[in-house]
Amino acid sequence: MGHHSCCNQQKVKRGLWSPEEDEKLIRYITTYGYGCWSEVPEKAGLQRCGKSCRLRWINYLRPDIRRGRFTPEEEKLIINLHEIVGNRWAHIASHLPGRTDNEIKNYWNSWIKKKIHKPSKAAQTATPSGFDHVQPVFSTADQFDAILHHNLPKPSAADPIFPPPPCPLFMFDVSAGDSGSATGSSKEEFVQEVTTLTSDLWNPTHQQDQAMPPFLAFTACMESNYLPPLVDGMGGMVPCCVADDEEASRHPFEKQELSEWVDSRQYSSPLIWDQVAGTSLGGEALPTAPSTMDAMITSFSSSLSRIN
DNA sequence: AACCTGAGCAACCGCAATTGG
DNA sequence: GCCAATTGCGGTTGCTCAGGT
Repeated sequence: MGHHSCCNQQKVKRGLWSPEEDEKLIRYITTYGYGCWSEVPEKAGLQRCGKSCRLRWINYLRPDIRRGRFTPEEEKLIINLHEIVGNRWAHIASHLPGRTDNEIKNYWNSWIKKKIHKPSKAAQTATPSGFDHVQPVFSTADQFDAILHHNLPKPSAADPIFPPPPCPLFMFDVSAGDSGSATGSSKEEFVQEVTTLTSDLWNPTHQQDQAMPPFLAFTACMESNYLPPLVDGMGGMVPCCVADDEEASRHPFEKQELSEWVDSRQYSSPLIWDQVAGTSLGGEALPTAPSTMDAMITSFSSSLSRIN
């Protein structure tokens, strides 16, 4: 009868969860935690399989879940992350605190359906709330402002020294090319590296659900025309800052302290890279590959041409 | 009022990865 | 190192409900 290996017991209930079942699960998890999901149904008095309990808790009952419509910032982040990592919903969800992979997947699928059903109309009548017009490569400083909640001066061609971001916590060097790198690095891989790196550095506890802010800022800086210096010289720094003060307060260091720390090292790229990499990877510096740099510079150069 | 249709979403399924004995 | 159990993930299903006919 049972369709699944974990659900072969007799009397396993399926389908929608009742409020009573939810209450039982919540009471059990909040009291005892969830060490082994396969033990949860019996101990919690539920006629469900452990897998179903886990899914219900993760996707619906856990207290830090965030419900309701996706904000424009979240929608945009999903679109951009999907461009980078594809259908890796759990990975995407790790950048949206409180959102589940299932929710994001559902959103994406319904969004895609719309897009498929009305391709021409969407292209012709794109609105600020519709994302058919959003390109994976970011374009405007307004988008940056919206994400970071800061008013930023736009860099100008007359001022080749670009102003620092409002909260320059980290600057990642992408110019210290390791030409000996054998790995076939791509832009995607690089972004993933940076994402992991910032997440680990940001969250000493390695809590995935808090991984978003640095990455948000990383992408936002790219889209805002905050170009890395020395872009024409085959290199530069990718600014990476926090989304807001609340996120900054989570960091073990004081914000001011960090700003000074970064300011003092802003252009000593190899040091920063090694230092940051060393902090999170046990002293083993991440390599940067020329192919990665090419992809990044192409992106930066197109941004540069927009403001010139 | 009855039926149809599609959007939204919760839950399930199967497989892969991980863990533990 | 092997194997079974468990967990995690992405694809898919199917239910509910609102809006249209």
